[in-house]
Amino acid sequence: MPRAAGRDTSHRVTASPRPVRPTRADTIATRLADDIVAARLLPGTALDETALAASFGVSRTPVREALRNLAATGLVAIAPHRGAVVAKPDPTHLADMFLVMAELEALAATRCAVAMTPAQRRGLESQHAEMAAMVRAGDVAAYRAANVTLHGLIYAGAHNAYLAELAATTRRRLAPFRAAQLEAPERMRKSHAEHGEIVTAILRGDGATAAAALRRHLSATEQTWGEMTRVLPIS
Amino acid sequence: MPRAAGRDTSHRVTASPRPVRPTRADTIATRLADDIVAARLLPGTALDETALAASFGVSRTPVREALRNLAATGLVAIAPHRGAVVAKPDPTHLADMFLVMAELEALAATRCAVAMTPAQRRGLESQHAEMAAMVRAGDVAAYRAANVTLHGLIYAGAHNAYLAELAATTRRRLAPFRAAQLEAPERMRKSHAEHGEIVTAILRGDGATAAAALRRHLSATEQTWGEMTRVLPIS
DNA sequence: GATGATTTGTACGTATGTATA
DNA sequence: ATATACATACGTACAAATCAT
Repeated sequence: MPRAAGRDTSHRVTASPRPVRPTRADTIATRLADDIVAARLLPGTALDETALAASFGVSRTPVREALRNLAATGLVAIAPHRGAVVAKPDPTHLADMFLVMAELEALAATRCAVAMTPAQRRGLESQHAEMAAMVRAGDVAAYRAANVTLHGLIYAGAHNAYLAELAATTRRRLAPFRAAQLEAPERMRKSHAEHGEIVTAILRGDGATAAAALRRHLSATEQTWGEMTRVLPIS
Repeated sequence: MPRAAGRDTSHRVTASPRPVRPTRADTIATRLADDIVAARLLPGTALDETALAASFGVSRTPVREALRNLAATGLVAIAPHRGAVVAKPDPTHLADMFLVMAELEALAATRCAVAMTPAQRRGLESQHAEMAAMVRAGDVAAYRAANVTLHGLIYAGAHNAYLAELAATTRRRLAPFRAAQLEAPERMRKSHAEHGEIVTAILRGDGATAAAALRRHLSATEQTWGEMTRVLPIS
């Protein structure tokens, strides 16, 4: 039989075609990243190679590779011969990142207004609708997870893989510093209302309004975060 | 003599205070990155760890770390157990990156219009003026180098380190695919004229016009690149 | 489809540089 | 300031997966 037909993968676009079992370094990088993003590992914490290797039950080699990967994504900082620490950007750099993230998401919203498929529009609308129930129930944890999904739908709707990558990376790097922001009184309800403006504008095809609403949304998020008593010792 | 005065570095802001001798992995990463950006290593080229280690006269360990670093910056692509290759984004992804870069630079120009210091404004103006001579002389190599500097001044003038980082990284990733673009007839002269619009608008404090001019500038760059007979086998 | 050659992934030991006493 | 302790950078050896035959 013509064996070319059965295993042809030339139509694929990504670099990792079939489901390869992840390498140890990848597994460790993922776990460390999760801990950092969820603020279980606080900014400034030293990441000792030997200790991590012991705790993961592997040698130092994959731990080192994981740390290098995380350093390149900005979640950890490495100084030669001096080891790695969880990244701890100063307030100025955090503000810079916030501004850029707002602009990236505003751009994504602009593109969504003209580029989203009908199915994607329906998905965005229903995701927003589902979040209303979480607001009524006061379920902050569920809302936070749904919020990531919602913004992810906006990235996807822009149909620009690079933009989606940058926006998601930036959002991840900021996550440790926003972990508690939704706990603020009334913030969740206001967040949902702001989402409503954004979603409505996108579905209407009004990119400029969507972008403006998104900038306001992130500006409000940043302000809330700045006004709150810091749960995390970031300075 | 009071040696405290000579070696004080407490005013520094970055994470690598004193000039540490770079690690082998860093040296190798820099050299490979230069080769990729300058299109001496073409997209798709396999990067064999053992061969690279031999050619650099080191073991595989620092080579591996260098490759992981480059993978995180997007210059190379690594698949588990299958090695590294020089990144070769498909045309769609290239277009995505071009769009995002245009928006990042447009944002930078907008910020420049309001945030640049007087010294930075003078620097931008003089850099642009110097490039006029290169156009007259037809010195493409000098113009290309000066062009990177000019755009770098715009990044710096925005006073947003994260924006500067993203824009510079994106520009680097696109560099291999734009290497020959300035060779196109009249492209250099037109490029300089477009720069004039951008610089004038920034110095005038007109961010919106500067951003629009920058989008047009990069759009023209992309079009020229797309119309040219490919010097690089990118597809 | 099975087997062997080749390349990557991981473990571990040594050297070098940093930090502390 | 010198020396000692310690963590990281690098080299080497082995294990595991991929691909070529």
